[in-house]
Amino acid sequence: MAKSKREAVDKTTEQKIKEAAQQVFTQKGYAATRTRDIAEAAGINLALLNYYFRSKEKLFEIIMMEKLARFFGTVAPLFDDPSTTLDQKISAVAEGYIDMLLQSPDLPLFVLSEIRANPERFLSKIPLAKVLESDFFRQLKTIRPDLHPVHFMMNIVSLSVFPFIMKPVLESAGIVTPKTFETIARERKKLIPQWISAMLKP
Amino acid sequence: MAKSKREAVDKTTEQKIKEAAQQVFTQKGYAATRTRDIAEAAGINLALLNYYFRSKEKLFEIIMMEKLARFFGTVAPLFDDPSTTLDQKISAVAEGYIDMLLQSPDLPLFVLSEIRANPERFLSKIPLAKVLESDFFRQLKTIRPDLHPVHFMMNIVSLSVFPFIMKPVLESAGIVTPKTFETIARERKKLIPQWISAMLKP
DNA sequence: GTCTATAACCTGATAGAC
DNA sequence: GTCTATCAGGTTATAGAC
Repeated sequence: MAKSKREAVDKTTEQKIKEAAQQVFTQKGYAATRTRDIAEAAGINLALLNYYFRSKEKLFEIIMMEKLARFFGTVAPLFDDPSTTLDQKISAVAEGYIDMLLQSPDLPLFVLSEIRANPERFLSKIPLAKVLESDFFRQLKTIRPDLHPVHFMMNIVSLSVFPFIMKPVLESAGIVTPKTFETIARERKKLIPQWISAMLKP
Repeated sequence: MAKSKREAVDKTTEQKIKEAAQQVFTQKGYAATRTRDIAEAAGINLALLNYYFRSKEKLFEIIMMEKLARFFGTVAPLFDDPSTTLDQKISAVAEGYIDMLLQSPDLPLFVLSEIRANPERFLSKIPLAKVLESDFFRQLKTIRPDLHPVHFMMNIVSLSVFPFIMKPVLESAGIVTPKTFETIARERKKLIPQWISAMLKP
């Protein structure tokens, strides 16, 4: 009883470590992260990290799986929803990505970098090839049979995600402030569907 | 004489190290790279690396500066060319990026990751804020005064560059083969200007 | 469960022979 | 210029006290 009360208010140590690990891993990447940094960020001792998660590697595996699920899993189902029109899918994907990335701006650079460092290891977990037979591809082929559907999938994801990859550059260079970046990102939720729609007209 | 003859045929040791360093750094990033890996890839000894370039840090600095120049320097001047129309600028940027990235597909992920790890250090070298007063922005403001010009700059760069960032994912997942990726990338040199043109119509 | 102290290992860099 | 051998420092992981 006393214990469950504590858990409801404070975070468990395991939870504190996981949250610190997320933060440090996504910001610096696996190789540049030291377990000491995570321990310090979690406000605990280094030994405790190995007590809960046997190794840096194991801890990373857990974080990475969650991040992969978040990055791919949030929008992947939208592509294969048979109850939506093409326009609805496009809006749903753009909004889904932008809303998510406004909360986790450095998710894409982290996930894509770590995949690149170890493609076979992580991609085997996620059945991405499904998009080839998705409702989305089927709809694209009927409306624009002259172009490979991958073009438009790339376009939607590019326009939604890449601004967040450029964010550190744009802000450090003084081209946008964090405030205007956020405004622009929000505007794009409505703009991207309009733009894609214009692209789809032959 | 004998020496200059050798240099014309074989590569100098310094050159071999630099090429190996480029390859390993861009593939694994600074933190995950071991100087031993570079030495091995160059076919030389670890001590020799420190003989030519005092440290891993110094060697990385050299490589990074070249990559920054390549990634930003190739297209940045095109944005501020007063002799070209807006449509010409768009075509030049898309073609410039895609042609470059077909040769160096992992340049973007490398450059953007390392900038993120150390924004102030690298961005201070490159005067990106110039784009705010560029001919490109000026032209955009006259044609679409209702939208921030950064939207369209993001769009052109996103559509050109992001496919190369997704390349490892798309290929490992079996969505495209390396061959079809290249075909698609080439097609985009003509498609992107058409798409941007369609976007710009109010 | 949590800590301090330390072991075991790895990596960048140098010394010194050739 | 190039190598082998080694040092110095830092990092992960564990042993053992509390």
